[in-house]
Amino acid sequence: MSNHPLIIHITKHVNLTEAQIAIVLSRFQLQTFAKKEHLLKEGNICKNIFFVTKGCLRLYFINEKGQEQTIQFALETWWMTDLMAFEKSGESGFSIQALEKVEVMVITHESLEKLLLEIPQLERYFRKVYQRAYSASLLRVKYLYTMPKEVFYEHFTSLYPEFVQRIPQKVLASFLGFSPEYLSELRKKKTLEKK
Amino acid sequence: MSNHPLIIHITKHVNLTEAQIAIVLSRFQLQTFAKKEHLLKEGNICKNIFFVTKGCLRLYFINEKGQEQTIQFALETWWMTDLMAFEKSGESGFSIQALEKVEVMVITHESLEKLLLEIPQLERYFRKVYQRAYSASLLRVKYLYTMPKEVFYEHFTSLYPEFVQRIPQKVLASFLGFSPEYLSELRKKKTLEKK
DNA sequence: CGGATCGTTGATCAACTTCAACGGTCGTGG
DNA sequence: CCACGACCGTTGAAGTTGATCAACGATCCG
Repeated sequence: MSNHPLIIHITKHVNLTEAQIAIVLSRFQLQTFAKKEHLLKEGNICKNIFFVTKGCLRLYFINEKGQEQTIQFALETWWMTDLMAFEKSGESGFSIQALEKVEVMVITHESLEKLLLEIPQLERYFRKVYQRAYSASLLRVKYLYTMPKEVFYEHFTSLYPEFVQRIPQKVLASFLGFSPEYLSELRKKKTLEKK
Repeated sequence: MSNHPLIIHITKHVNLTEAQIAIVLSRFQLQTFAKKEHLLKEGNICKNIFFVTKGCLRLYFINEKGQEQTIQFALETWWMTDLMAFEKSGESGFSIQALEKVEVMVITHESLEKLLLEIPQLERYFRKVYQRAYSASLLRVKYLYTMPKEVFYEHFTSLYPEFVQRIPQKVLASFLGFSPEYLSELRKKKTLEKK
């Protein structure tokens, strides 16, 4: 039995033999990145997918106004890549950056394809991973449509209070979809209300 | 060889034997719905997933102001369900309605689970389906964040000009995330520009 | 210690919503 | 097949929300 975070996560969804566990672990590579370091830069070929074992990542792009727009975070046990570019091994439309010192398990698209053929149970595992990610993404779209930004802010901070502490406000503002100035105003409003 | 749309779609991604094709087809049920008819109503248990073979569907919910908010369409060869509720066989947060006369292939969650165990290649097929859906959804989130609504409107109408003709304006407006009145204004503006 | 970046504040402005009223059209029952 | 009612799309006025810009103080990092 392995107690590696990746294996723990996989075997929550499918069973693997000891031999298969060994194969899986042998195909991934452990990498660490310092705070603010890039795992992928916009315009580069996206060869890798990352499984976060420590720290956190952000996925962002530069919008037409030249500002960084964060659209995704990844904490421990989350997968992260520019999925569209990864699948085609094409140019990425996003950058991936470490928000803190991170530890990730990395595998290339090519290796992963081989691994999926060798261990077909992994298809089931990834089917479940993507299915959850997709349904979460739809829920998020629902929120983006209907929640006034103020409510979206409250919602997010009450769901992930510790996480909100860890990241720069401007990154949070851009993820929530509004300007840093407006976030500032909301924070002020909230602290006044509490008194 | 079957030339059923569902089988054609599956065998684009994975190979199936004749026997397996027969099994797959036997587990799905063909259903038709009239325009405006509901395939699922908000609050009901979501037992089914639908594969559209003719016509089109919308996924929507009622927001806090009591208005219908459409967040997803499904055309031919698209899958449709309230994925989160489907996976848990729980109460749906969405309704699914036919925008035109539709033909769908239906399967229950229970049947699909059995089928996946019998024909493991289908795990690979659904892995790919969800992976694409997820990456498309992320791209959509990107658009929602950055595109001014006017640009989003142009983008959508140029991508799906025929489709825009087929659906009521208020449904389109809600999908694009703005009021029918504003859509009206945009349309007027565009037709003036063309002259 | 020094420079650059970050968060805050206030003023102005644009995008989009809401509301109310009107004409057109769609589909339903007679 | 027609007539009526309901709903849909359009228009304009008034009101909100949140962006932008500029300026300042704080803080982080080298």
